[in-house]
Amino acid sequence: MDNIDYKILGCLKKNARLTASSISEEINLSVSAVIERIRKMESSGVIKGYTIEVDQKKLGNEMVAIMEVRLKHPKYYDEFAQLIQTNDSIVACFYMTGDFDFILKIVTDSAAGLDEVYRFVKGYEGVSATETHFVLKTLKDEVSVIPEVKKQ
Amino acid sequence: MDNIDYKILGCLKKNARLTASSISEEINLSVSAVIERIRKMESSGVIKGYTIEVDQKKLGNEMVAIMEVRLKHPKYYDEFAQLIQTNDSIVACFYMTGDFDFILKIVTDSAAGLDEVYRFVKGYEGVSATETHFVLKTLKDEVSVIPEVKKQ
DNA sequence: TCTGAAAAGGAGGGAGT
DNA sequence: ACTCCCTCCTTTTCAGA
Repeated sequence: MDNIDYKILGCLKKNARLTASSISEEINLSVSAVIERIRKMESSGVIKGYTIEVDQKKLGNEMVAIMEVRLKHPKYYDEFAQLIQTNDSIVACFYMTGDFDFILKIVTDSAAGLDEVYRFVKGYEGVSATETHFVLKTLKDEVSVIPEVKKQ
Repeated sequence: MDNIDYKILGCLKKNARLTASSISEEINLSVSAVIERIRKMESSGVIKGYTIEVDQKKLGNEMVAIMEVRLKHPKYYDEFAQLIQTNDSIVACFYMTGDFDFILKIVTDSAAGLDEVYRFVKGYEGVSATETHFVLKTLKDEVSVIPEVKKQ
């Protein structure tokens, strides 16, 4: 991983469908070398995958909420972690220090949809408390952080 | 937007670099039609962009934290929203209901890096209180929610 | 809105430095 | 590890249904 790799990652972060040839122009490297470096970052796992960013509102998913969750006991952790994976409306989940144990990001199409997720989480026996916040506005929501390219 | 569009979005969510020809095989549609539908979703803004998912640990960004922020007064909102955009370590920021006004996700390479962001946020005059939580594990972190394809 | 064909352009492998 | 070249595959455009 050198500066050239970071430049490539920076290009792909902006647009993952960029052709290798346009990246090669931007960073002054041959097309084959660009492809070779991308393949290496893919196989080493630095690049985990490529995905789309969609406009959730245009897909009808306008309701976003943050839910904090506390478990009764750490023994429920593994089961809760698995449970989370089975609900598509729960798009993010972090296990963290503090009063609560988890923070969840929930995206649904309506208050009814949110209620469903709310019952889904509160219905699990290991949950002792939750606190839900409505997201009024998403100011930033980036996927990846690419280290800054150092000047040579 | 019909079921075919959702299927295409589903394919691209899994791998945004899929070729139109492989999508066309998967959903039984001609290559041209697939490309046409993708172009329409791009220009209508349903697809906002394509990006990579990277392994933050392999890039040295191992420290993830959640910071809750309260402002002294709503008048600081706009300025705070702008401030957030200027810091690359702040990767997400939601304005929400509840005791705090904002929740931030911070990704850095070290405790020192986190401290820098902490000072950056607390140093802003409009901030009245913060609470920081260390993320011990990321259980889920998806970018997009694609509505389920209904059976015909 | 779809298909299918033809033209243009990119991907990826191999030889050489 | 990079470059150049060559072949194959993909994209893109256009005519027609």
